[in-house]
Amino acid sequence: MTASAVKSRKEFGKTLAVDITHRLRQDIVACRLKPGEPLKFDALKLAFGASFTTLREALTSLTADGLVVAEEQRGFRVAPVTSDDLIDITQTRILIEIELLSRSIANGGDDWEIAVMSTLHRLGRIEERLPGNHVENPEWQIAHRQFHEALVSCGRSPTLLGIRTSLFERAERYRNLSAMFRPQPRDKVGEHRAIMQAAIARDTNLATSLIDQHIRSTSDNVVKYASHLLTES
Amino acid sequence: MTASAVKSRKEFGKTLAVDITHRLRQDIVACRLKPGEPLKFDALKLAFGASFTTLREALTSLTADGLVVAEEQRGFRVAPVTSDDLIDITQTRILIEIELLSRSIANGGDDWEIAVMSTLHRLGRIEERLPGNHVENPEWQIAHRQFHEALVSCGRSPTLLGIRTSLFERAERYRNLSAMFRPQPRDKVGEHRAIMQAAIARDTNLATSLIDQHIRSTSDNVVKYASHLLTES
DNA sequence: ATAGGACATATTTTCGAAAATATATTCTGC
DNA sequence: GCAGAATATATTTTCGAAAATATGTCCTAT
Repeated sequence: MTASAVKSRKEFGKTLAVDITHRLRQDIVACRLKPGEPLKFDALKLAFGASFTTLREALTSLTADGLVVAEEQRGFRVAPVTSDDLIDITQTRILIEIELLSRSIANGGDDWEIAVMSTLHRLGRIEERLPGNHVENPEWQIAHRQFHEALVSCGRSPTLLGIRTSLFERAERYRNLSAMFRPQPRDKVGEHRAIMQAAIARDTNLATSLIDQHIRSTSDNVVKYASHLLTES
Repeated sequence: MTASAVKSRKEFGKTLAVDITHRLRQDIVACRLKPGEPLKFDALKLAFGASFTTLREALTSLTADGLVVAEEQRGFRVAPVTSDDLIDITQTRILIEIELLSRSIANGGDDWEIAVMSTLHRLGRIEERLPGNHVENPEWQIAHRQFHEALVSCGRSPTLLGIRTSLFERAERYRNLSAMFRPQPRDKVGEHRAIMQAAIARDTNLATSLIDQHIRSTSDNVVKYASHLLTES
């Protein structure tokens, strides 16, 4: 196990359990903890410097997020990556993302337009600055996530937004998996710009259609470059 | 606090924590634990006969389900019931349920048709047998849940089905809330039958439209009879 | 009388040991 | 030599005490 070392405590949350939940989540999404890998308490204790109980609480949280699977009396493991799971996540994301984007286009005001444009601008600048494969770069990932968050930020449904966040992270794990084996990233700057323009123009049909394609092609790319890592058909 | 007393251990799961999660969930959905009520460890320990740690794990699970809210360093409480939350749940349920029902109609075979018909039949028999307000009856609730589960059972998406189950439970809590104040239940047997017939006839548009109305009117009924219990707006 | 601080109490959060369970190893009988 | 029981080891799960934090009460100064 090569998890993140013991950093400064309480980086993300007030309680240690919440903090460790976030750190474990990051390690899993970034594939520093490999899919299917058993999460044994002795090793976790060493890596995160917390007790059984606290780690157990964190793992329980992540189980609900679909990033960890629990086998009763047999411990926890990082959720495996499978073709079926990727397809499931992709189709569900498309459904949720289209709904939230439609609502945002209907509800969003000036602030929303500004947020969408500025997060895209930042993403573009980062891509200019970073040569080659920027997908695995943390700075790019944050900016990328923020752009997509801005797009749906006026969806006005805490429930849907929560589901979306969870699915986005599960999908990001697959993206990170394929990034390890992709020689050059496909040019997504054009895709993102087109989505932004359609959204700002309040063209719901076009914007949702572009998002659909965007999510779908991202998923296809994972299959293309990481299929040898996915179990099942 | 009037939670379920200490029953036979390990009724639902192999581990105590999973078992207590289920029992706590039932108590919350049935409103035996009231919305907004603080969930203090001393009281829970007494009611469920488990230690801090085990209870903590259960509460963390339920927080992910949206039935419990956690305020860091200030403990847990039963999720409050609000108009906004009910609206959010209702709209999200409609989206998810329509998607799953459409897929089931497309995918379902003979076994699916049989499951839909037989679960509806059982529901009808139970309604005949039980006089008056059967909504709060556990037997009716199980049969009702099983009918709706059968309808969407061929949706072929573990993720969507999981989300659906979680939303169904959150909505059931609101139904139980309004059932306390509803003098006579509206006749739902006709609605359920119409949904079944449209589904079996593979009339996706009609079936999804009926499900939409069904969920919407259930939600309206909650507002009608329990609005005085909902905070906000 | 009241705001602010110091103390006391209540409650949550974390820990490491003990119990329960699963996995690996050894031993026995055939 | 091998299957199956018996034992030993590894790991998870649960517990109650101890630490950390929040809440309530009392006292003092203005």
